[in-house]
Amino acid sequence: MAERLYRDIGEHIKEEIRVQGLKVGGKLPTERVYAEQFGVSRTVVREAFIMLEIEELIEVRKGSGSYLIKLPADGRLVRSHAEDIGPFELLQARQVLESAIAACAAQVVTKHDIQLMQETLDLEGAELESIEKSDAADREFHLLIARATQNSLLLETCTQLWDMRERSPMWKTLHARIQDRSYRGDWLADHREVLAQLRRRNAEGARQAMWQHLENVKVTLFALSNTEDPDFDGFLFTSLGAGPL
Amino acid sequence: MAERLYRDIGEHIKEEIRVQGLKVGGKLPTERVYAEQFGVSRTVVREAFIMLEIEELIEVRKGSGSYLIKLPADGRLVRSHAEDIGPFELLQARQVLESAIAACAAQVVTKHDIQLMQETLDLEGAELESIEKSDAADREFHLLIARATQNSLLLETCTQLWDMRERSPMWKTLHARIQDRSYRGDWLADHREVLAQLRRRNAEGARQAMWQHLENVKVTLFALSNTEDPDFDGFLFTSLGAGPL
DNA sequence: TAGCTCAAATTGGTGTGCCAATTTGATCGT
DNA sequence: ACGATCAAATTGGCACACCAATTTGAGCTA
Repeated sequence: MAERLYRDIGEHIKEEIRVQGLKVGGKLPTERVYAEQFGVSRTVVREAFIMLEIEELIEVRKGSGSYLIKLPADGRLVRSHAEDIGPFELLQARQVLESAIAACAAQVVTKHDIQLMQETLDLEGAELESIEKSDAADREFHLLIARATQNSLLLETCTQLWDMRERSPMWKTLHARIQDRSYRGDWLADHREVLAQLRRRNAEGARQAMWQHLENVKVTLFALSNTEDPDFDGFLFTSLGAGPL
Repeated sequence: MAERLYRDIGEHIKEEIRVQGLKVGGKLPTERVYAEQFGVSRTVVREAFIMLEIEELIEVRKGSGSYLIKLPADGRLVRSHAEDIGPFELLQARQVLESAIAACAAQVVTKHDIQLMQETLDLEGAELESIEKSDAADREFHLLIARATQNSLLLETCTQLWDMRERSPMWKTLHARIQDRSYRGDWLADHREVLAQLRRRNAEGARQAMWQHLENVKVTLFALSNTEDPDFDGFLFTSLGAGPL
C-alpha cells in the first residue's frame, strides 16, 4: 500500500529518533536528509513532520530546523484530543468529577440557582415523552450545578464532558435504546434528590446523591449492553475501577 | 502570520464544517476547491487535510474525496477562557477535581503506580533547588495520580488543568515569587501525605490530603498577593466559594 | 583582537505540474 | 431494456522548483 505514505515515513522517523537516542530539545535531521535517506520527495517528509508536529512531538522552526519536544511513545499515549472513549469510561469520569462539583456547589449555591434548577426539573418532568426536550433539560440541570460553583473552569470541564457525548457515534445507539424505556423517570427522581440536598446546602449529601445518580445510569447502561445484541460489548469496558464515595 | 499557514487553513476548514452543518460521513469539498476559496495552493490545503486526518476528524480517500468522521470540537472554548482565568479560580477547580480524582485513584492504584509516585517524589525532594526540575516532578506526581485511575478522561482533565497554568502569563510572575521561598518543602510534605493515603488505599484520606495540599497552595498564593506589590490583586478574586470537604 | 556587517549557505514554506486511483456515465452487446 | 465495459473526468499522491526566513562565517573596522 503506497497510500498514506507520509504515515509510514512518520513512523520511521519516530523509530529513528528512538534508536539514535536523540535528546529532547535536540535538532532533527533536515527534511532533505530524510527525503534522501528514505528515497522519497521532501514533500512527503514535510507531511510526516506535520504529523509529528500535530502529535506535539517536534517543533518546526523556519530557516532553522526541527526540534524534539518529547520522545515518541513506543506504544500508545498520544491523545491530545480524547477520542474513542467508551460510554462507561465517560460515565465514570462524570461520576468522579460531577459528584465533587455538586459538593462544591452545595456550599455556594444561591436561591436563584436553586430556582433555575427547580424550573429545569419541572420542565424535564413535563417533557418526559420528548427525548429531545428531556435530554436537553437533563444536560441543563447538570450544567446549572456546575455553574452554581461560580467557577468557570468547573463549568467548562462539565460542558466538555457533556459535549463528548454527542461526539461519540456510539451514544446515538445507546440513546435510541434508552428512548424505548422509562429510565428517564428514575433519573428525574435522582435529579430531585440532588436538588433537595443542594437546597439544604448539604455538600456530602449532594456528592452522594450525584454519585448514586450516575451509578444508576451506569447500571442501566450495563443492563442494556447485556440484554441486547452484543455489537458494542468490547466498547464498554475500557476501565471500571472506583467504587462509591 | 505567514508561518504555520496550514494550521490557519485547517482551523478555517473546521469552522467551515461547523458553520455549513456538514453531517458525519458527508463529503468535504475537494482540496482544489478549498485552495481557490482561501487563495492558497493545494499543497497547503493538503497539509491542512493531513492535520485534520491526524486529529481523526476526516478520512481521505485517494481518487474519491475526503469524508467527515466526526464534528470538530470548538477548540476556542478552553483557549479563549484560559487567558481570563485567575490562579485562584484555577486552584479552586484543581482542589475540587483533583481531590475527587485522588479518592478515585486510591481505590484502584497499583503497586507499580505507587512505586512511580515514590520515585517522582524522591526526585522532587532531590531537586528542590531547581525550580524546573521540582516543578516538573510536581506536575508529574499529580498526573500520575490521575493516570492511576486508569480513566483516560480523568487524566485528560487533569492534564488540561496543568496545561492551563503555563498558558497564563500571570503564573510566570507567581512562579518567580515562589522561587525565592521555600514553600516547596511544605508542598513536598503534602505530596508525601497524599502518597501515604494512596498506599493505604484510603479514598477519604487521599481526598482530604489532596484537598489540604491545594488549600495550602491557595494560602501561600494569598499571602504572596498581600505582602507584595498589588499589581495583580484584581486578578485573584474571580471567585472563591467552596470550603473544605 | 573584539565586534560588527553583510552576503552566502542552510532550511523550511509554497506554488505548479504531472501521476495514479477511483468514480462516473456513455456506449455497445445481448 | 438491461447490464457489462471502458474511456474520460474527478480527485488525491507525489515530485520538483523556486521563495523567504534564519543562520553562519568570512572579512572589514575600530
